[in-house]
Amino acid sequence: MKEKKQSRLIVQKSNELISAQYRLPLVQQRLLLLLISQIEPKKTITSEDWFYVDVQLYAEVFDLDINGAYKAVGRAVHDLAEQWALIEDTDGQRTEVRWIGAKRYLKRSGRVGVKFYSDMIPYISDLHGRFTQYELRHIAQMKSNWGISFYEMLSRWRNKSMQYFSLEALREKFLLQDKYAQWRDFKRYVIEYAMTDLNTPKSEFDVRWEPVYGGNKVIGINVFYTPKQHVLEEKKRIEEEKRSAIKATQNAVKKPRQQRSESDTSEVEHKPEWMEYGYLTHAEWLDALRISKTIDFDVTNYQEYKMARLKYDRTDTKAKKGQKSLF
DNA sequence: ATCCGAGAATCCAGTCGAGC
DNA sequence: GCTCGACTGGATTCTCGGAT
Repeated sequence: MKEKKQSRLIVQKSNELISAQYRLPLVQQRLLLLLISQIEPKKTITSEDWFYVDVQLYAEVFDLDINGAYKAVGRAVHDLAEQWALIEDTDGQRTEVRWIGAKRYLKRSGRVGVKFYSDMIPYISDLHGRFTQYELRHIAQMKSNWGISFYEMLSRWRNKSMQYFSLEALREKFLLQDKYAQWRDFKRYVIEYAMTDLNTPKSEFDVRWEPVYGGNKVIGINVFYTPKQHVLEEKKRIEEEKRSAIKATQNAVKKPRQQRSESDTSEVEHKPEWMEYGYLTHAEWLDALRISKTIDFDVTNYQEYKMARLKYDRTDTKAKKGQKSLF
């Protein structure tokens, strides 16, 4: 029951927000993600909408003592109101944005509520295109905010198996310009904690890392990651379920209209998801799923698929041309 | 509200390797 | 061999989350 409840909690953030610079203590980070997971992915929210989290749910998701959770959440929601993120838009414009605009602590019902700050809303709701999503349970066992942030950065590029992070960029991202001046401390308190978190059993990836030297100085790290076996198996199962659902729907569509009873409204209620996204044929939808493994785009957005298709064709042609000279 | 303990942060001395 | 900068091990102090 507990597991089932947690498995439905999906966090969606725009890629600009994933790359944003901020430093949130663990409790605030957890609470914020739990609040974001309450937003329905395709729904547009406003700065007037309240979002609530039960302290009990917080304790369950992160496997904490309920009594400690009341105090921690109460304090976290208070402190969260003072926190901000430095977000760089696609045009290079950097803006400091507060996370929340208003907060409530409903003592009797054991809930906290927030209104997200209006400038933050475009980065967490009604996301079409450049966004990253993941299940909250994958970060539930993590004990450091660095682990969660690294996990988000790796999740952004799930189709890759290695990412390079320069130390300078990491210091900037985590607002650590004046902290952990020595590589040893940075490694001990940021990187090693993060990597330990990323390798927790519930996490999505198996991760290892290596320092990258510029002369005798460490200038960055390479992080190698692969999905855990149980994640691959689950993904396969979900895809099979989706395929059989699409097949069932197609059979229903083929069924002659006159043969159906008046009460049979399945065509209206169970229109294939790819039709809802604007795809003209099922083949196009399958093609979108295929190329989304190579190019990062939102498969639920037909216009993005068309752009990605063009990009894919170009890179494919380049790769074929370049093959001889490369090898 | 207070206390306790774990984790975070800082510092110092020693080691290592590159350059001269 | 000397110097310098970067890194490491470990001790100590500080901070904060969680328990009572």
